[in-house]
Amino acid sequence: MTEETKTNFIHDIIEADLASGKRTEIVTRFPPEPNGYLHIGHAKAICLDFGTAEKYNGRCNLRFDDTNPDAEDEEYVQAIQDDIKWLGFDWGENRYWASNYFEQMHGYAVALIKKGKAYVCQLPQADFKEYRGAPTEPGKEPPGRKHSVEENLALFEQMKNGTFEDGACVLRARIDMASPNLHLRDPALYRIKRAHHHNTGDTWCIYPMYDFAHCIEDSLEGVTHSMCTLEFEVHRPLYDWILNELNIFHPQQIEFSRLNLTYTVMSKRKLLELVNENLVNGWDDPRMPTLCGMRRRGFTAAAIRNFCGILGVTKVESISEIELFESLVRDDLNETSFRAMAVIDPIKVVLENYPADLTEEFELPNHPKKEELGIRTVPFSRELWIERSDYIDVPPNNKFKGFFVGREVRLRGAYLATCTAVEKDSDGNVIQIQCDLDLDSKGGNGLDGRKVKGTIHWVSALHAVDAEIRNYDRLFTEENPLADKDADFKEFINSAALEITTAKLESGLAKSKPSDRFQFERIGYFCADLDHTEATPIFNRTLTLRAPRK
RNA sequence: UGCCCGAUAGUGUAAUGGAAGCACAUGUGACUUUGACUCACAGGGUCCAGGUUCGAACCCUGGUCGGGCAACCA
Repeated sequence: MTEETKTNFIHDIIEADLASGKRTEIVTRFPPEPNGYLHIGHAKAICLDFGTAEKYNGRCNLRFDDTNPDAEDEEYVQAIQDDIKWLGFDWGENRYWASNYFEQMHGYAVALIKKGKAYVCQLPQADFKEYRGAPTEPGKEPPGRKHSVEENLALFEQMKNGTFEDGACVLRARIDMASPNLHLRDPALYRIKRAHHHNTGDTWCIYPMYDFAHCIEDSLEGVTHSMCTLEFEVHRPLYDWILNELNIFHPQQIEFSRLNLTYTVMSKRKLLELVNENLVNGWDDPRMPTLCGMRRRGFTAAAIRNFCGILGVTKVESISEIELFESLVRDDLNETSFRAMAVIDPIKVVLENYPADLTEEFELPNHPKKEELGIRTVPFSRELWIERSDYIDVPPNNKFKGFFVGREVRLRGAYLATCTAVEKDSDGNVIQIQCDLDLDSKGGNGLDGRKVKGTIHWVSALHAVDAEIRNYDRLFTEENPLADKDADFKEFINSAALEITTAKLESGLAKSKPSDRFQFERIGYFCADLDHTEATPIFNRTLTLRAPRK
């Protein structure tokens, strides 16, 4: 499949910067906080950050933004790296940690203090709220603003040395308590937090805030274009202020809108709720929009990348339809998946004129249009399983492809068969049907070359393998589960998003390896689950085929 | 009653002062040893009101609607 490489407003900026000579090389970064799993929203940022670097022959750093030891944990680091690699991006040698810059950040904080641009504020958090004022009214100057440079230097040193309790004071930028932008009303730069850091251990008891840390990280790494989501737009003046005061390399922050998708939620907190309340089976539950969940579901990295490319990058807040993504997944899977036959709701067919002790082996193509993908061998015998829905007493219209008494149907890749009788139980349920095979029609249309309307799939009952099938569907019943502010989004969980059933599989399928993908013909795309084994086959339904039969 | 951002078919985007395109979705039809794939056709759009201009989706002014911002989170 072709990956979209269309331009966007950020690339326009980059090209202007290259043309004007403002930049000669392009450096970006993907800066996850290691406090959770990546989801498809992050994939948009990853594709933008790494994709932009690739497009302009630049570099994209993977940087773990580990400035808050309360939230972060090493356990997420590996998962994040795995997901990025799975998506198909490579940071090479360029893996960094915000915590590696703690020493330099501290030095920059001292430099700001010496310039009179930062001070230690001993106001309790609640009190500062009052000083900050409201959007419509200016704040007032905190007492700490009156400290001399020497006092601030001494106080900050004490903060660093652990003289104060957690929360006793913070280092603040001295900007403008009357600014219409609340983020410029003397924002906190450093807080005291006695927490064990996964990387720096107990070296520090003060940690930089995002606003102070992020721009410095970008600057130290020579990032030229620092892309982030829209909610940081109002932080940009602070980003620029810090860099200007420090007079160090000045990356450009550019904001774009997040990816939202219908029928799911994207917030880390809400996904965590689903996991904690056992509404899904962990972060890699195939119903989750996490990259590990989507991978387990059978979605492909190529489809995700293509999706992000086609969606484009803008500042418009939007919710994209999942249908577009599903369409791209089908495009990819249609091209790459081996075909197989599986019967999910079986009824038995007895071929009256076929020998009971005979097994034939048919060679069927793995892909109808790609000979190079080879063939597979499928056993055929007197008793078959077909879908219950492929028999009907009276056809509703002339589009029905299956059996009714007297109807001739093609058994995919095998013979033409005519239904001769049906057996039902006392409740009228079909138990099995009888058919006569046209033994001269093997693999074709019969000796007279007649056309047959329907082709259905089947599995030899003698050789069938039983498997567990996990049919996945959309996580929520509402396009936007968050739209109703008065309702808990969890009320809209789709109870049918996971339906476990069994199936009769073509025998070769048992030997699949976890994450092998197939198209079960006429049903959908499936992949072997992580827990799949030859002894206990488990397949996840990635998606149905388009326009499933009604 | 503050500041910032945004608004193009149902959805996501393109057009960067010169013919409003594309994709998905929807509908109809063709083809088919998968009701898939593929192919053809169709419907449907510039938030509103002014202004500048030979010409405005694009520039200006004023509205309307939507989103964000008052963590010692990121």
